Amino acid sequence: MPNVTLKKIADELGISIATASKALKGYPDISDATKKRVLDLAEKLNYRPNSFAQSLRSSESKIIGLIIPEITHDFFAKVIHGVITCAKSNGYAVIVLQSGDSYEKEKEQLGMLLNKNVDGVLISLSNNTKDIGHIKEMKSKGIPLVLYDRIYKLLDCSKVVINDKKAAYNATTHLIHTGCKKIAHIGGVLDPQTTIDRFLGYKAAIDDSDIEYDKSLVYTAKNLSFDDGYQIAEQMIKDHKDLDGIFALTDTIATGVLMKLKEMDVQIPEQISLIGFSNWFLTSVTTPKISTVNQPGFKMGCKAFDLLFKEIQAKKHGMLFEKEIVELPTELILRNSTKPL
Amino acid sequence: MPNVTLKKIADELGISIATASKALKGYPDISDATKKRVLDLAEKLNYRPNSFAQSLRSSESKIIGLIIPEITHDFFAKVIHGVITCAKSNGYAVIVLQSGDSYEKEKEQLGMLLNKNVDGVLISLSNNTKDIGHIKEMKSKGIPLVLYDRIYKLLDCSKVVINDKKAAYNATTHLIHTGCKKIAHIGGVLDPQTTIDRFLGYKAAIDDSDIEYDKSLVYTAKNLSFDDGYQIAEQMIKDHKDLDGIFALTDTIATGVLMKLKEMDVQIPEQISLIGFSNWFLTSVTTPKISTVNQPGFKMGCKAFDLLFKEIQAKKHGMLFEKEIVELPTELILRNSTKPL
DNA sequence: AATAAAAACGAAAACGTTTTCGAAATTAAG
DNA sequence: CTTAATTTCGAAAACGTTTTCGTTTTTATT
Repeated sequence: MPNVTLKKIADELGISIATASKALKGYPDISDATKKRVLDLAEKLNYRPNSFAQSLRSSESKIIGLIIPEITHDFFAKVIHGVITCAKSNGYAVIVLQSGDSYEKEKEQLGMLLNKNVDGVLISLSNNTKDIGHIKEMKSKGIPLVLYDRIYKLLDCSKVVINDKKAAYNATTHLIHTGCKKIAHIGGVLDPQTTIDRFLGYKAAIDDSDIEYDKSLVYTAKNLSFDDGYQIAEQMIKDHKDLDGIFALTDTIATGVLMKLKEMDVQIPEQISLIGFSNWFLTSVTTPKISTVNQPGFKMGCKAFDLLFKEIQAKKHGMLFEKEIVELPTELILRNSTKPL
Repeated sequence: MPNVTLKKIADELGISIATASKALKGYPDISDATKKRVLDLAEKLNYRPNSFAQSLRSSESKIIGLIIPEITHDFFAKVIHGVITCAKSNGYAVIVLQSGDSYEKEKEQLGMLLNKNVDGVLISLSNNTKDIGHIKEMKSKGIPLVLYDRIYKLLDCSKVVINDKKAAYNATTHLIHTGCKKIAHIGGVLDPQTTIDRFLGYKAAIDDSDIEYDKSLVYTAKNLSFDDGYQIAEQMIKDHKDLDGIFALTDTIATGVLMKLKEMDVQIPEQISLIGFSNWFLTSVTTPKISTVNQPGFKMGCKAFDLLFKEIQAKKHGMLFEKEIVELPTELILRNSTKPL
């Protein structure tokens, strides 16, 4: 069954393709009578403009690309949700791609988006992305691009972030205020800015207190996973008998820590206080419930799209675009893995 | 900066556009010498064929649509992951859309996919979809479409499912075998097939045992949410003092139940056994860990894409396509919210 | 050297839309 | 009734690719 095209409508009505097209678009040089005829027939035949032809002509796809490190992460799922929601209400569809925290894949995905001629790209860098040549290449091709969450500070483009350092500072400070003296941090391999900043926040909080910074209290979770937390927890207890606080880089790690600690009959928060990061839903159903830092994923997705949309519009109309860096507020969520103030 | 096109390559090399195109595609009627020249220049200029033009010509977008009820659900996130992974390795991109369990949105999203001329659609029905006219419309337009998880049995298309009834039967039976005599079920409004089947499995298990089926033990969670479970749990205890087993429709509901029960100092599993459904990660970090039914989301996504891909290929080559209904195995995961056998 | 066969290339149409610019038809003005 | 102004329409090009089919060039055959 051949699709219904402008030609078909025009033929049926005995008018030209041009007239049909203009009627549908509400051009002023078409009489109301013919406009109605075209509109009615189009409706009746359920005419849908061929997007390929439209895109070819306008070089606009009305599609954006979204690159996510890991879809199955609560936080990123919220981001996707936010992006898709805002994109839809602006007439954009979203191609979702996953880097799986691999630099090669990230690069490959970006290439695919280029091939699909997306109008713009939203990307959160993989944890293993050290070289950003591929990002720069996109920019050099003039494709609007905004970074969210896992950003690269030196890259000149719009960004949506949280203040990781401040959030980490506040979390650690809360640990200190509730009486913790020996606070460990489980971080990651130092690469994406978030990891660095959260560590920096932790360290700043320690430095600002009368506790002495102890390098041996900083552990590294290679995969930022539950298992990492689970294993490191045991190691920490071995290393530091008097450990009384832990600030984990992510909620998954924190959850792993919690599980192991419970198995070892360590009392939380009496003996050791624990704070995670992101406010995954799961932290609210463990026993005890885990205190954490809320990271507004949905909002971040929305805002990221917003910025991208503005840039796309600006480009389209040949206006210059002011890069923006938006910082979304976080919130320390106090539950039962920390002592009351 | 104008994009590099075939014309540019052809001009630069003093050949025709046709030759350039054929050289890139490896046509046999182009000499190896010119092929090399073209290939080299294309490489050098980083030529990328304009996908709009390609699609217009081939009426293929190499994009499929994926409609998900809720992205932030662990299970569906896994499905997305599966679909995207398989799609990518076959050269397809995936536009992800969310119905938010609303019929209107679902219909709207389908329309958007139609507008974007996707090559096929993967869809899990919203919980509130009673009328499937919009789905049939897609099919009537000849767009390959496969249903996964939340299917509609009477619709004639490929499907990927689990055996909800059997899985529910096994779960409930396990409850019975471990000594439960009064087993409640928290279901949903009876619409998507999964909800019906899981209830049917529950009932069949009861009927096959020497326990008498008691209608008042079947509760309805309107939103299939944590809060639903949390609230219904209290009601259940009030209604049935001697309740000793619960089979919940989803893990979120089960988690809500668990939380409330713990608050009420009900011993799990000693006093009440609990089984959820889906095997969300969070069920493995509660205390006690929740027994559940594993639902292979990633596999389901892969398989769904596979089926869709086959259908797309068949359509493309004018071959007839045999609809398939694939049933993926589930697995009862016994943890600590149920008693040992 | 003439012809046949094979190899290498190009012209052109097609995909469906949008938009410019000119032509035709209608109405208004004198 | 003529001319001017206005309204309404259509021809055609353009977007970039693919592919058919014909043309030219080269190589092989006698």
